Amino acid sequence: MRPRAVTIHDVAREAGVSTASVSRVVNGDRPVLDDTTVRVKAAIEKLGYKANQVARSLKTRATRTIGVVAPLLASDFFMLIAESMERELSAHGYSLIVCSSNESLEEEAKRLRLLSGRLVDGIVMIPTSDHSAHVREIQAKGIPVVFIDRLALNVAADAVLVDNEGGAREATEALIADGCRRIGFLGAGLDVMTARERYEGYRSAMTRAGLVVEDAYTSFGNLHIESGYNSMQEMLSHADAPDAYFIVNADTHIGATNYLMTAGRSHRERIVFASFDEMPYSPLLQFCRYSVSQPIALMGELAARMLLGRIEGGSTGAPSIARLKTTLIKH
Amino acid sequence: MRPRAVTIHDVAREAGVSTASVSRVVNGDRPVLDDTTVRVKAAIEKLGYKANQVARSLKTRATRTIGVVAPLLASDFFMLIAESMERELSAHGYSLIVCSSNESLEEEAKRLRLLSGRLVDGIVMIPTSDHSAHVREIQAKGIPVVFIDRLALNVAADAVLVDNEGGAREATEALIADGCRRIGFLGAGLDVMTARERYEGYRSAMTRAGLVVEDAYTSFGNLHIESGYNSMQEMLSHADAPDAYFIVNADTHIGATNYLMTAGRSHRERIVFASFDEMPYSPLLQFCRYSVSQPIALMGELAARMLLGRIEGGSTGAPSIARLKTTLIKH
DNA sequence: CTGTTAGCGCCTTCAG
DNA sequence: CTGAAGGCGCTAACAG
Repeated sequence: MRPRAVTIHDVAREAGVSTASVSRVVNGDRPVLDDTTVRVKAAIEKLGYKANQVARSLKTRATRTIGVVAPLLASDFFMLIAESMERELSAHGYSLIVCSSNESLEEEAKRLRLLSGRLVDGIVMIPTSDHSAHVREIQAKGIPVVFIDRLALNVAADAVLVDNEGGAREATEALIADGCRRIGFLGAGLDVMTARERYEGYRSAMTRAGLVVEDAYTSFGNLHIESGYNSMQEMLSHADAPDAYFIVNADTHIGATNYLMTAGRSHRERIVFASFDEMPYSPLLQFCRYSVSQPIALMGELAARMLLGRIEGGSTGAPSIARLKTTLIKH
Repeated sequence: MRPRAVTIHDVAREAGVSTASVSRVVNGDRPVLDDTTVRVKAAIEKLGYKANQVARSLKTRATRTIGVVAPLLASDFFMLIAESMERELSAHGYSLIVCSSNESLEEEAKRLRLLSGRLVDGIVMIPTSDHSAHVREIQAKGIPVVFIDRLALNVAADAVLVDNEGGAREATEALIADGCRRIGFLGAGLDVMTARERYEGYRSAMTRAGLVVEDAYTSFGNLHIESGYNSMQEMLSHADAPDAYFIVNADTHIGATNYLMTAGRSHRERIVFASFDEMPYSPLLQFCRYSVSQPIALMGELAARMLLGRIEGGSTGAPSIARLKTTLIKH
C-alpha cells in the first residue's frame, strides 16, 4: 500500500558511491571530498531522499524522542509547559511523545513502560503521586527522568519545582496585611506535593500572624473545577463563613468563582480570593485580589535543558533540583 | 552507557526455542504449542523482556505513532482535542507525537517532513493556512492526513469541522432578538477558515435582519488575546461605538474583556458579548451573554477514528468531511 | 578520503 | 507447529 521509500542504496547507486559515503554526507560527521558531496547531494535532491529515522535509531540506539507524561493534558498549566518544552527540544531535533496518566498511578506506570519500549531518549513527567518504583525501573534502563511541578519520593532525579510554600505564604500574608483575620483554605489532597506545600505556606502565614486555621474552613478536595465549586458551596452554607480564601490552583479557583457567580450570588459583595496560578483570565475573575504567578515557560525550558544535559552526556552528577520563585500579582 | 536491553535472542535461548517462536508468542498471531507458549512466557517474565518497538517498526513499516500538528499548543481548544485523541488512540496502542507549527506555514512544512521521516502512521493537523502543497507531499508517501478545526484547500483528506457559519449566525441572531440593532465584530484574518466562516455567519444574521455591518466596528486582527484587547480599545475610542459585539474565539474574548475590566471601565455598564468557544471560565466573564459551544472532545474522538479507519485499512474511499453542530449557551 | 562488511532487534517466508 | 535464514535501512569499524 505505502509506496516503497527511496533508501540510502538508491542514492548511493545514483551518485555512484557507497552507502557509507552517502551516510557521511547526510550526517556531516566525517570528512568527505567536495566532489563526492556534490554528487551525493544532487542524487538526494533528484530522488527526494529522506533518511529513515527508524532504521537510524535501531543502529544508534537513540530516537531523538522525549516522552512527556502528565496527569491531565487539558490544563492551562500543562499546555504552557508543553509549549515551551516543544520549542526548546525541537530546536535540538527532538520530538515529544505526549501521554496522559489520567491521574492514575497504574496508568502512569503503563505509559512509562510504553515509552521505554519506544526507546525514548528521556522522560519529563508530572508525577501523579509520591510513588516512584516504576520511575526507578525506567531509570535502571538508563533513561534519564526529569520531574516538573511535583516530585516523587525516594528517587534520584532532576526536577524543576517552584517555591510553593513561599508563594502561598506570601499570598496569604497579603490578605492578612489587607486586614483579613479569618481566611479559609480551598485545597487538595495532601498526597499531592504541590497541594501539601501550598497548605504549609498558608498555615505558616496564619500561624505567624497569630491567626487560627479553622478546620471547618479548610478543605482538601482535588485540583478540579467541581471540587472548588463544592468546597465553596459547603463553606458558604455556614452563616459565619470567612470572607477571604486562599485557593490552591487555577481550576479550583474557577470552580469557587463559578459558585459565587451562580448559586452563591448573595455572598458576592464581601468575598476575596488569593489564588495560586496566574492565568490570562485571572484578572477577569471577580473575587481574585491576588494571584501567585509561576514562571511556567521557564519551568518547561529548564526541564528540557536538564534533560538534554543528561542525554547528551554533559551532566552526569547528582540530581539537581531547581526551585523557582513565584511572583505575587495584585489585581 | 545505557545497559544493553534483553532481546528476543536472550528469551529464545532461555526458553530453548527459536526466536521465531518467541516472536509468535509475543505477537500471538500464529498457532504455537501450549507447552512452548508457557516456556516462552516464563522466560520473558524471568528476563523482563520488552520488545524493541524500533526494531519492530523497521521490519513492519508501522510505528503505531500519530503525528499531531497545531499552530499553537498552548490553547484550551487544542489541548482538549489532544486529550481526547490521546484517550482514543492510546486505547489502540498508538502514541502521539505533538508538534507546534507556530502559526508559520514554513514551520508547518518542516514538521510534516520531520514526522514523515519518523514514519508516523498518520497525521492529524490544524492547518495554519489554506496552503496544501506540503500536505499533498505527505499524502503521496502514503501517510493519511486528517484535518481538524480547519481545512486546507485543494487537498483530498478527511476532516472534522464545526458549523462555524451556523454557530456564529445563531449567536448573532440571539443578540438581535435581545434588541441589539448595532453589533460590532471582533474577528481574525479571513485567510483562516474558521474566522472567515464565522464572519459569514455574523454577516448573514445581520443582513437577514436588515441591519448594517459597519466597517468601523468590524475588525480582523488575529486569534490572540492582545488582538482582542486592541480591537476593543480601538472601537470604544469612538463615541458612538455599539454596545454589542460578536467575538470570533475564546482568546479574543479574553482580550476584549480584559480591556473593559481595566482601561475601559467606563463602558462596563452597557457592553454585551456573544462569543465563539465556550470554556470553563466563560460563565465568569462579565460581558459574555452568549457563547457558542463546540463539541471539542467529540471532534478529537472523531478525527482519531477517521485516521484509524484509514490506517488500518477499513476506509479507503473518498474523503469524508464531518461538520458538527455547535450549541448556543446563554449565560 | 572511501568502500566493504557486519550487525542493530525483529518479523516472516520457506522448508521441514 | 517450529527453526533457519534473510533482510528492513542505516551506521560504524576497519581496511584500503
